[in-house]
Amino acid sequence: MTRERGPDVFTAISHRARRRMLDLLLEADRSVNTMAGQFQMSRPAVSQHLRVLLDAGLVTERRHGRERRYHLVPERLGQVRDWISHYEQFWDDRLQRLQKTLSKRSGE
Amino acid sequence: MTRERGPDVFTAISHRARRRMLDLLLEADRSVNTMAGQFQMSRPAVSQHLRVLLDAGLVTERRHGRERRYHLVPERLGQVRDWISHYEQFWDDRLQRLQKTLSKRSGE
DNA sequence: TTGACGCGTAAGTGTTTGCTTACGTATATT
DNA sequence: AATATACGTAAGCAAACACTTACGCGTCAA
Repeated sequence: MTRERGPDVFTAISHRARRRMLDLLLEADRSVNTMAGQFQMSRPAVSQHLRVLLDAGLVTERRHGRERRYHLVPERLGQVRDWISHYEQFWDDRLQRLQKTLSKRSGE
Repeated sequence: MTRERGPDVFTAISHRARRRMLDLLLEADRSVNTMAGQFQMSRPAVSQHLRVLLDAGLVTERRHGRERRYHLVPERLGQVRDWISHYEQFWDDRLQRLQKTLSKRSGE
């Protein structure tokens, strides 16, 4: 049994700072120092948050000279969307209309 | 200023058990004992988790005799969906096709 | 009224988080 | 070679978390 280690995605995104980090990586790959400039905490703290995101599979790192560029892996957020989608019917009537449109279109 | 109290939604849903509780409440309102039967932890532990969900505004409680029926408030999950929707374009090509379909339809 | 039921809460405890400073290592610069 | 840069990691610590058992309080049943 290969143990799926570490924090799951839901835990990883529970911290506001980590969510912001993902948001930053959505724009572009970034080095640690670049990201650290956006936060008040120390650079090692940022590193540790990135580690959590890395363990959760939400980012990858690529060495680039002496930098480490972090890169977003948005696919892993799919499980969050999947879970939350069960609730959508209750608060997103826009999506409901969309779904209706689609089922008409596909002739189901 | 009425202070938006307590743990935020992202923290509230970070725990697997609490997510399962919401899932249960999606089917129907439930009393604490009914829910506790679905978990291995003690009944007070379940109560405490429900408290977190309550503080996050994800559920409400209604007294019903000596029971307390918990009721889902899915609207609060909107902020999760809002956040995650920024990432959808990258991993949900089904949605992309959907959006294309829609924009064609609306003649943009 | 007496007792069982349904529940919240207090108190105690081990574990995990989130941060800091100090340090080590690899790469680049001079 | 010596130094600066970019980073991870170790160590330490306070706070938060997740649980437990013990208890108290309102409600329904006999």
